[in-house]
Amino acid sequence: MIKCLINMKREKCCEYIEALEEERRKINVFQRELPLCLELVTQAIEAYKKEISGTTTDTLYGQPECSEQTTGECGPVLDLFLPIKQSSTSTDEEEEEEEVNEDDDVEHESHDTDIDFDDNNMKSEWLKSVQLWNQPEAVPVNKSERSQQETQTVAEPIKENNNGTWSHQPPCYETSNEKNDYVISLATTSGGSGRKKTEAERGGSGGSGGSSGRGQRKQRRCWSHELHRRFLKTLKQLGGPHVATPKQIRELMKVDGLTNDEVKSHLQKYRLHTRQPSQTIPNNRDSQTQHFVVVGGIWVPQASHPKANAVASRETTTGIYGPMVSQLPSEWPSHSNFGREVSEKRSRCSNKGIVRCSSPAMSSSTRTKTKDAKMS
DNA sequence: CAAGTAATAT
DNA sequence: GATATTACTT
Repeated sequence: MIKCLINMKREKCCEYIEALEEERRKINVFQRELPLCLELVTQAIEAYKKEISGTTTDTLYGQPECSEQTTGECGPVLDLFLPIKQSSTSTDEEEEEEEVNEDDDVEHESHDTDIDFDDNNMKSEWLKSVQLWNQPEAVPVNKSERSQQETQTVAEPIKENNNGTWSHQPPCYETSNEKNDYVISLATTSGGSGRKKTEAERGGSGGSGGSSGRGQRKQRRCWSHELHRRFLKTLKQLGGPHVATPKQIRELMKVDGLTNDEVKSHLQKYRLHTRQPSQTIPNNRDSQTQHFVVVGGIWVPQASHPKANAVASRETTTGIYGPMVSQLPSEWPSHSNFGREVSEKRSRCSNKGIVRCSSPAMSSSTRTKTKDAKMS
């Protein structure tokens, strides 16, 4: 009898171990973001192994989920880990993956980490910025928003050097983390009134000449992670970066203080990143002639890979948003500086080579401009 | 006025 | 060099 129980238990343990190892493999990809998580799982595995190996002391009860048991085994460990906001980050990422890409994650467990690594870096970059706006003043929150923002008790811990593309430090002053609230400040039903720009104008505009200049440049606005996510979401809703207009985006985002110009600028940048990620794949050398088609707002290389179809179909169901590089789960379609040295110049030409068919709800006029037509 | 794009500032 | 703002064009 007892033996039986023990056997069962061992079996269970084996299952757990396998599951945990599987998990660990997954986490391994994110080891930069979730080092503790990784550690935790590893410890759990070891604990189980130990248990199997002998000393089947107690804990015969096999719990379906390792919840109880884990706490039993590595109680202290968990306790150590819990207070850390890691949870928030993880949820964040999960959300991200769910929203933006669902099928990709299947691939990257056995990846050679190169891309993943980069990507991770990027993510950590994003995670660094917590607040949406860098406005010093406390902004009223509209808590009646959707679930998105309650999760983030995020904070500093990810310091990481910033070599990523999106590491901006300048204007985000006083990140008085801890207390500060990365508030999203949504216009409550956006009653028109709002829209205080909060120019802030570094008051005296002290030092360095300037002064007297009324042409003061606006305070630089950081697009924090959250804000960008919002942006993306909205973009998706509107049907992709190439069909959404700044105004629509701004209105749909409902972020107080966000101006059309800011959105426009961001959109511009985003579009730039979006197009031509051309990973410089060797076989791609005729890329100049490569044709792209717009499928519901997405740029898809006409190459007709099965993948392309998959992407397209997926996007159309979810809402469109398509950087056509399927491997990057990040918010941004690709790392920048890829097609630089070559395509920078060429991009304009190739731009015209691209076949833009069917821009959904768009007046053809918009696209017909091709500034060389103005030579009348 | 709004959208796109280019130039310019940080 | 990347990102944000402003200027200019359509």
